[in-house]
Parts: sequence; structure tokens; C-alpha cells
Amino acid sequence: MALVLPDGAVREVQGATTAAEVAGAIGPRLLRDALAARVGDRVVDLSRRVGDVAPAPAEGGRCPFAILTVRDPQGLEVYRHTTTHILAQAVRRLWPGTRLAIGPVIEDGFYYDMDVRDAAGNAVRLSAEDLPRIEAVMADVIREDLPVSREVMARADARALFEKDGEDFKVEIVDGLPAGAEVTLYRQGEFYDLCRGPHLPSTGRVRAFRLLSVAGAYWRGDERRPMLQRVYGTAFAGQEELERYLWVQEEAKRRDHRRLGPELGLFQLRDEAPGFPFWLPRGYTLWRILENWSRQLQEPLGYTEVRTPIILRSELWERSGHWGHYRDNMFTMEREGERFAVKPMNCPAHCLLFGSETRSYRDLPVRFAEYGQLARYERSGTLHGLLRVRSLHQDDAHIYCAPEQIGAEMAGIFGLFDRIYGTLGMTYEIRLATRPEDFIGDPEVWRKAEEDLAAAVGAAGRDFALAPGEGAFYGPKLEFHVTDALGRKWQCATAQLDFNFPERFDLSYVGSDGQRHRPVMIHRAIFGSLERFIGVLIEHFGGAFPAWLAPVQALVLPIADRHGPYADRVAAALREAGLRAAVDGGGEKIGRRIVAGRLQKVPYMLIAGDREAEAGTVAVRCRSRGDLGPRPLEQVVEALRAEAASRAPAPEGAAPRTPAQSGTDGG
RNA sequence: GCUGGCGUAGCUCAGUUGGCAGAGCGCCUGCCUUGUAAGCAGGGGGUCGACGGUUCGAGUCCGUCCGCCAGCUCCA
Repeated sequence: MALVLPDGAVREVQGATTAAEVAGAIGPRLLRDALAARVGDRVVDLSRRVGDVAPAPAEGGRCPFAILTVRDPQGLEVYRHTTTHILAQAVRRLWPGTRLAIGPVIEDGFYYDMDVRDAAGNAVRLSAEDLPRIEAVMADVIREDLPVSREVMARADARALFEKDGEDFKVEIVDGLPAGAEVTLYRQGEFYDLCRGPHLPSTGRVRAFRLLSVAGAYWRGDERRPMLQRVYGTAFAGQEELERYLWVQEEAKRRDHRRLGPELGLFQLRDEAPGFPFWLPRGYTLWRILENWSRQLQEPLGYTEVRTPIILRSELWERSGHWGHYRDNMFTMEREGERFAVKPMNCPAHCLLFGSETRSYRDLPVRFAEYGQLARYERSGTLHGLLRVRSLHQDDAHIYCAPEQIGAEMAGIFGLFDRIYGTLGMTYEIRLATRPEDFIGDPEVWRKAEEDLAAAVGAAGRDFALAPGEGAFYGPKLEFHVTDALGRKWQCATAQLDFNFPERFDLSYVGSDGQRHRPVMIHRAIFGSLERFIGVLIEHFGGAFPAWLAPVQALVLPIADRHGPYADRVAAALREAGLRAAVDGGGEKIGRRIVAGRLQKVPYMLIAGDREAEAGTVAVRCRSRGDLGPRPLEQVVEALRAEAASRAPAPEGAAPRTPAQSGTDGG
């Protein structure tokens, strides 16, 4: 058969040749680095014979083939997967009564869920202090360089084996495998595990790993089933990559918006109102800047802003379907024998507004924007700073349009997304979330909506991943997952196509043919919720906002008391130009007040002493570049005004400087 | 919501076998009148998350509740 290598070269081999032999034939160095192989689109062990794993039509035909190393994402996955087995093996060596559940690879690492028990069968509670011990045993396993072998078993034999071992979870997994599935076992030394594979050729290939944490996790995610212990870990190609990853984790902790927010005077989270943030003047300044920016971008595009009631009668929610499909997430109340609910979404109210007058095709699209407050009940355990709250304000809009206008509207929405995320220096990935189990409407209509959304993404020249079953109950969603400066992903923006609400609210417009037609509805939010978005921005910028976003853009520091009046004049001149300025005239020495300003991450400090007051200048100190020396006041005001107006990124950029970066490849 | 951990001054945290509630930073006052990463001195500040119990005596032990953190689950 003919293998087509990634560089396009074709290699003729016998079907009985193993992937490892192919690697060896290509080069000894490749064989040394080889972790697994990709044959067709299957990732397989190096020990597999290519003829056994090639896709069926490959008989005599051409089959794509690649040797995977730790540099390939799929190779790294195999590498981490074997590391999970090494983890399980180590835990077993320490606590022989341990029963294993599942140990998958996840983004950036892996975990293994286990019921840890000692030889006598007593449950063992792991803590962070146990991790180094486990790591030491894992290092032993790696040092022993145990060959990893794959065995195909009859389902009944596998079941019997795990039953004999008391591995109840594995038995349950075997029983749940689909009828025709091949049951495979992977062995390394004394350890074996039910596993689909593939795996590294031997345990000695793992170079750098670290166990990160231990936490409880329910078997199969079901709180009625046993709580297992989940050990999280990660593995990288080498020590340097591992260190870099750990550094990013540390940096993420330093940037935690729950710490920075109160520290920078942005918001408070208080016991008095769990999930409902309190916004302080500086945080609310940031909020208003974002909200007004959003308005400013949307008004020219024909959006009209509305405001609808926060509490509405249950009949509305019954009509929209929320009562049946979203009630668990709503705050409800009863008065005079009637049920009410705080709105968790604006769409039903907007539908009432759309339907309140006769609409002509000439009026379409109608675009209602709203920044009003929503409330969603979230279970107490899910609350998390600003990223998961019960009070949220979306930069929401509902577009009512004719079916043939969907493409153009979606293009307009993509334009807004690019404008906003581009300005903030964030990229995004798109996921198409399709029909959930609990849905309203006609499956055929759903299918059409999903197709339309996919087409819209294609028309924008973008790619998407599928998120099956994760759509809203009324329609499929495009989710925009933005990547922040630390490479973490957050779901913020969303665009949803909805044929159901127009139906339920019997919405119509009069077409050019004089007939009534059903409009299509697009739900969309760009920031998502202001709360979450500000939380993400705080972590993205580490609190060091670019000048246009900074709640205080310039802090004026008089050297001595006698410079107070001049400092006030400087601040007044800045405010006159629409800039946000504050004066720190406290009795501390200048060095002390500079430290305070730095801790508040103010972009510019303007120092005013005798020389400056005399010459009408200020000594400019920039957050990233330090002391820039004296500049004429008018020049400083103008430069700062221009910087803010352009929404320029912070001079130092949002990307963190890492120990691994020498400054040449800063992202 | 579930499992585990935690809750002491505005913040970060000490507080021994149950025996007079502490430190650093911040805050206030005074001195200094300040020149680019923390000047000196003094002072105020606590229902030890809430409620109940055990005890001569509870920050400390027990119970219930509330909140926070991690994970599960869920999602903007």
C-alpha cells in the first residue's frame, strides 16, 4: 500500500509493516521522537500494523500517514493520556485498594477520577500534600521505562477481569460500550487499564509533568452517585514548556478579577447580595465607557434602543416558553394571587414591542437594542465573581427581519464583533450550538436555522466547531469564545437564530405582495453581559487598562502643598478636554504617591512642582515607560486626548511578559 | 444544589492543650514641605460570619444556618 506523508512524499509499504517501522525507515531521529501515528484520520499506537488500521478503501490506494511527535497536538494528547495511566499506576502502588474510574485528557492537561483506598480497603482522602508523593512514584514509573502494550479482549473476558479486580466503574464502562466496539486493554508493567488508547510506546517517554490539584468529582457527573477523587495534572514536551504553563497559571492568579476589582475600586461582591455585584464609581465609569461605545457603534447601523420592564406577569413567560423551559433559572414571585418573574432575557418583551404595531417590509429589519438589567437564578455553588452572576446586563439586541435578510444581518453582526474584539486585542473562535434535548418548535425549522447560521459563518469567511445539543431552547446559537492575553477562552458574544418566538408571539409584517409574513428573529449580544465582560477585561489587561478604558487616565501629583493650586489647574485642563483626571495632593512624599499610583495602575502620572508651575509644563510619568520628563501642558492634554480617542492599546500591550520570552516573540 | 475546605480589623494573615483578641499594610493625627518604586512618630479601629449548645470560662469544642473557595453541574 502507498502511504502519503505530510510533505507529500509517497512511501510504498507492506500492510504488515508497523507504524514504528515506517518511522524508522524515514529516519532514526523521527523514530526516536515518534509517539504515535496518524493513519488516515485515526491516531494509533506505533506498534500497530498500518494495514490493520488504514481506512478500508486504502487497498492498493493512497493513505495519508503521519508520525506524531510531542509537537503535534494529537501527539501531545497521546503523551498526556499515557501520563494519566502513570498517575493511576502510581496511586495504585501507594494505595493498592484504589479503584479507577476515568482518566481523560482535557485542555492543557488531564485528570484521573479514582476511589482511593489502601490495601485494607479503607478510603483515603488525598490532599495537596500527597501530590509530591504521587509525583515521586510517577517518576519511578517513568524511570523504569515500562513498555506499553495493547491487547484486544473479548467483551466478556474484559468484564470478568475487572469484576474479579473489584473495578466496578470499569465494569460499568464495559457494559456501556456499544455492541460492536472493540474492547482494548493497555498494560505497562504490573498496571493495566481498560482504555481505547492510543498510548506511548513506553512510560520513559514522558519528560515533564506536574500534578496540579485534587478535588471531588461525582462518578459520571451525577450527584446521586459516589464522589470520587479527581487528581488534575498536566504534561508537556519539556521542562521549559511546563514552567511556562505554570507561570501562566500563577499570572492568572495574580490577575484574578475578584482580587483586582475591589483593590482597584471597581466593584464589590458582598454577602448581602450573592451574585449581584455592587459597582463603585471607578468600575461604573468603565461600565459606562463600554456601554456608550456599544451604543456609538450600533446607532449608525440602525439599532434603536428600548427599555422594557424588569418584572412581567407569568402569562408572558408561559407564552414565550420560558415558564416551561427556563423556569429553574428565573426569580419568581407572587402578589395578589398572581405570578410574576424578573426577566432573565429581553426577547419576549421585545416581541411585544415588535407586535404592537403593523410592520411593513419597508420597516425591516427592526433592531431593538437594550441594556436593561436581567436576573437569572444560578445555583449558589456556580457563582464566580463577575464571571457567573445572578444580575446581568447584556448589550442585547433583537433583530426582526425577513428570511432573505438573515445573511446581511449576520454579516453586520460579525462586523460589530470584529470591531469590538479587534480593538481590545482579542481573537475569538466560533462554536455552533445546536438543538438541545429540551426545545420548542419544529425540528425541521431547527435544522434550517442551524444551516442558516453555518452559512452565515461561512459567508464571513470563518470556521466553526460544533457544540451538539448546546443551543438555547428556542433556537441554535453561535457562541463566540474570545481568547484573552493569557490564552484562556471565555464565552462572551452570542448570535442566535430564532424562528420560534415570532411564531409564538404571532409576529408578522406586510410584504410587498400585501400579504402577512412571519419575520425571523436574531438574538445577539456582543459583550455578552457587561458583568462578565468587565471581569474578562480586568484579567485580560491585568487591571492595567489602556488609556481609553482607564477609570482614571491621569493622576496629577503636586510636589509640595504650594503646588496644589497648579495641580488643580492641570486637572481642570484635562477634564476640560474630556479626560478623567484625579489629584493626589496627600502629605506623602512624591515617591510614596507614585507607588500608590502604580498600584492603582493609572496610565499616566503628571508631576507638578516649582519648575513645572513656572513653565506651564508637567513631568509625565508613563505606566509602562516611566519618567518621560517635562512636557508643555497643552501638548500632554492633546496627546492624551488623541490616545484615548483612538482607543489605542496600552503601550505595554496586554500580553504578559513571561520568563520564557526574550522580548523578540512577545505575543 | 451536591462533596470537601474556609470565615479573626478596610486588606493579608497570626492566635498553643478552652483562660485578658494580635501583627503588617491601609486609614486618621502630628512632624517634615517634600522631585520620580513605600520619611518619622503617635492614634483610632473587632458582636472573632449569624444563631443555639457544652463548659466556671468558647475565636478555639458540638449543632443549625449564611457566605466564600475548589470541584461536580450549569452557563452570558
